[in-house]
Amino acid sequence: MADLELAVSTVILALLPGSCPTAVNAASPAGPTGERPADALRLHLPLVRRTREPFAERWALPGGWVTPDERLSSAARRTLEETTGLRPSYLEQLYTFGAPRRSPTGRVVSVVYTALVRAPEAADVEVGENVRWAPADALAETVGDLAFDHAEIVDYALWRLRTKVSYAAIAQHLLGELFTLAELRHVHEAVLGKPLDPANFRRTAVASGSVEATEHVQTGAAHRPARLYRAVLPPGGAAGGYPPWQSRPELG
Amino acid sequence: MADLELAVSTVILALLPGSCPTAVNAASPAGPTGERPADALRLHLPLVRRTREPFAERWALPGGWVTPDERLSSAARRTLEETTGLRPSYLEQLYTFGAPRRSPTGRVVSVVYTALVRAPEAADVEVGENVRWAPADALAETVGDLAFDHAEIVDYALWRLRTKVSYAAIAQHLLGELFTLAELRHVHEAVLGKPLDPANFRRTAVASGSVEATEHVQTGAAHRPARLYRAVLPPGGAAGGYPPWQSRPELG
DNA sequence: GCTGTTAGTGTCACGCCCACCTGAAGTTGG
DNA sequence: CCAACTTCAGGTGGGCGTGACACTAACAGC
Repeated sequence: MADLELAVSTVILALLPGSCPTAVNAASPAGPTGERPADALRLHLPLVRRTREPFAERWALPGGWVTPDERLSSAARRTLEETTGLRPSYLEQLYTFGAPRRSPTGRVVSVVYTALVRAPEAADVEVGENVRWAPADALAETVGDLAFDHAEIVDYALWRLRTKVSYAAIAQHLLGELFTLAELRHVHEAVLGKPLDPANFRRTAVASGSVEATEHVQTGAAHRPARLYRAVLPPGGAAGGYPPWQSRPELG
Repeated sequence: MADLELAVSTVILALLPGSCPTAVNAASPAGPTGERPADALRLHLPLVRRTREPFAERWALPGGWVTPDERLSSAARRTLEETTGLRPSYLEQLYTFGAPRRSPTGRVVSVVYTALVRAPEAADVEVGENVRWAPADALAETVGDLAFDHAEIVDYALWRLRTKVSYAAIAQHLLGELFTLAELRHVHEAVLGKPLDPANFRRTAVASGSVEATEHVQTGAAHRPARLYRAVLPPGGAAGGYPPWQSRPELG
């Protein structure tokens, strides 16, 4: 039990246009028919530049050590805000990585969380010298090799998000309180990496009961105004792909 | 980081008839039409009686401490065999529980694994004074309150197994190498708690590609002999509900 | 007012899953 | 040896969800 340290790390994702951290509304959304424009919405995640060995100067997931009196999810929230200033709208435990040689300096077991953050909130965070938004699907090209096994962790988090977004209503946490169905569809398209049929997406989204229409409509666009929708929480209990005690998926 | 200890626990399940640990073949299987006979197959899990405080004399999940040089999954296997003598045919990380007051003696973070074991092997293990098989769906009635938060953990493991057995081919790990489709269906019925149509189960099981027919047939039964099937491993990669690096789901 | 663009609705076809039915192939009991 | 029984194995029709696509609605810009 000696020489064993417990850390938390977080893969936190936001939907940002292209490659620069500006608001989501500034982006021209991807055309529904196919190829992705240069300014399409893409999943981004903040990385932190390491200042100390091991892996000094390399980019890593935000994280830190667990203190004795806080929950694991609280440690994830705290270290995330300390290193990036972000407060997630969704937080879920992903996996615990504990291979003996993950870190060259000793045994480190990392409880990894996946988090989502709304895009405008993400854009408000100033990107300093040591924090950087990187597109999730091209990490190696933009920031090189990540520290530790963090590239593997990101791959797993993206795989889980892709599989989960098709059966659980979590994509809404990447948007604001009110959103159009087109925006929600763009989120799914960015996560899944393929275009979706607007009519069919509308049907399944409404029929699933995960969103409800509001009185408001979106104005100012050069087309028929879109109705704004609101996320509807699972009605207490095991809805939404969680066990009863995890309807808010952050226990433990 | 001081005063924080890392443990592993395992929810290991086997399919035993009724309430006594005898071989699976000795059981008269549940009728396909509805109500469960007294000797139907039920999910059981081994519990270990605690000999020390806290929770002395109470029943708990098998587990132990992580040593500095072993993987988390290895620690789960090792502590499971040390306390129960069982070697699982399937092992998968379930969740990491780390609430500050889980243990009254200090902060303990437990990486919990779910495991499956074949029934005849389970029956071979002698049940001593301090190990006991208990039916998974009636723990409170048979062994009373479990130690720590282990009842909650078992509930979560069962919920995950139920949801996962419908899309991943894992029920086979509760049977031997060769099995009839009726036996595999009985496993699904025991996990899901409801009867399944034999004809439809056959079609979906064969069509999914998770089992393949062999030349052998089962003899000795008072009816037409059933063909024996073999589990077919997912063909390398992301089949079976796992990410690429987790096609054998025990990394970390 | 015309046009372009996107929101939203309706319709049809295909495929999957489920309930049910029919025949086949063994064993048991007289 | 023969009848009865039980389960395997395969087939069929209907319901439902999803994908593809056509059509109408509403607003901005010129």
